[in-house]
Amino acid sequence: MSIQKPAQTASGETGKKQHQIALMQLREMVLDGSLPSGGRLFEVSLAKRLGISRTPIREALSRLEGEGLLERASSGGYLVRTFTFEDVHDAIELRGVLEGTGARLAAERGVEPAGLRQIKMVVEALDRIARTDIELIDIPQYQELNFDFHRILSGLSGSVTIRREIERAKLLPFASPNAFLGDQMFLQSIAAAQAQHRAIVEAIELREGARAEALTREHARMARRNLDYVMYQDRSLMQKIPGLALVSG
Amino acid sequence: MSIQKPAQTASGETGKKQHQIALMQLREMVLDGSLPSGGRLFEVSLAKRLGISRTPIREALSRLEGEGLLERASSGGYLVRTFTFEDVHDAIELRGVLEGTGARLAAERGVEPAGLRQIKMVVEALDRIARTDIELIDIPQYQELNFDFHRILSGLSGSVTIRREIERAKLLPFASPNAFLGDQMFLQSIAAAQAQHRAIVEAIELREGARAEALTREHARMARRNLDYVMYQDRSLMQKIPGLALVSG
DNA sequence: TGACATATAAATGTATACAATTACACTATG
DNA sequence: CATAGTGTAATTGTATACATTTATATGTCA
Repeated sequence: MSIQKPAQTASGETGKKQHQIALMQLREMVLDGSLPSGGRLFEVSLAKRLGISRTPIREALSRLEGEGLLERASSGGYLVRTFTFEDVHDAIELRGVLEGTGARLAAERGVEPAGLRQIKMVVEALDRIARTDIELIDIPQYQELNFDFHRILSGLSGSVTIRREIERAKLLPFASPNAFLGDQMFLQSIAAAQAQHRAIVEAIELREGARAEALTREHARMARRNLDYVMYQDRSLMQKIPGLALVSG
Repeated sequence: MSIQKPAQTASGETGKKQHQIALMQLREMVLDGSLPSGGRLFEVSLAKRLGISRTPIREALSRLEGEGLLERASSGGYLVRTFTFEDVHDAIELRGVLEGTGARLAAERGVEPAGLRQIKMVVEALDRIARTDIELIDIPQYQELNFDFHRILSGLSGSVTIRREIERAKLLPFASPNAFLGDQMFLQSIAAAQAQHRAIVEAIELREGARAEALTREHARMARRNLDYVMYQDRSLMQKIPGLALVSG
């Protein structure tokens, strides 16, 4: 009945540790553009704004630098990182390369039957969605399944080192597999993406490493095409894509 | 004449900021094994040992986690990470993949003449060393030039994103291009390595992306072969290789 | 007026006190 | 005797005061 142990934040966060709350809130503030891209972050004002002391703020800032969202200023302190158009391209390419390496290693080294079964189940669930009428597609469900596919895929490599780096590369939200799924516009590409999902799993099962790697890289480049569309054809979509507020070009 | 502004450490560090001193010293302590691999790090004892307060210690620990040398314990605090034999393989493979991607992008996108000139000068300097008698080779000089080659190579990609990740991958000391150069044993492989250096630069100059990538990957795998030699043939060398104290197998 | 110097303010970096959590030993109890 | 409970010590997490550095504004001199 009484108030529970951990401190309550102004906005009523449920998390336990202050630095975790700070991490989440600051990340959100950076991504939605409420902290100006390229601008400096002042610890005292952030601390006041979030109602916690500077210490956990500093820890959160250090983490966010690790995630690639912030950079250290030469004179100390942190800046919100700005990404050029090319930076986003490269982040997507990087993710493709790493996921591709994971897929290749999975094929070369072989995967446990359990893992293969698991990812096949996700592919089949995605198939069911891809077969339905475009108007009827449950986008959040597709997003979740797509997320699952890539999460499981990164684990199939059997290497915690590779897995760590893949997950790191996905932290940049606009490089994530789900980045451009938010809008109706991209529903058309679901069928193509799904064909790639199927082929990747097949290549891994058949121990075709080079094919698995190439397919996975190409799969990531769908995000790049979608980015180009947004930037050149319909910039009004920019606000809908998470983290694209940080992109300058 | 009087003592300068920044605090003096017990060991007389020249650095300015306490957390930088802590970072260097802790990294060294982890790598040379004076902090037990897999063991927990206690902030208070570290602070006492280095003669500084817990705050910069905590910052340094956070950085070292980012470098991959430490991991967070589930109950809070940090552990010295232990690496299996396979982890080291994978870290080397990862570096090869990333460096290979950088080389491919350099080839595909083209590099500025200045950069090409720069790396060619290093290759020629390496050539001069590779031509000398094995007994007369100046190992530290070779190490430095090899380091330069890989540093410049990572910059040729023209992508700060890719460059960042390559440099990150090289932070794990046993994954670094210079890891296994310390011992006489590996002087024999200098000629082969040098042929690869030459070929990589040629491929980039000729805009042969796939070749540049494949060559660079294979180049990294020399480190893997050297690792296997150390582990299977001559484990007495383990202490000489930086960071190999962290490897359990 | 321009450039430099200096004072002042504001920000980060550091130390330390305090709070909350976690580990651990000891006891009581079935 | 095993096990759960409880109290205590040790450790991490947080807040805050203080030190140092960096940025900004102001004034003086050529």
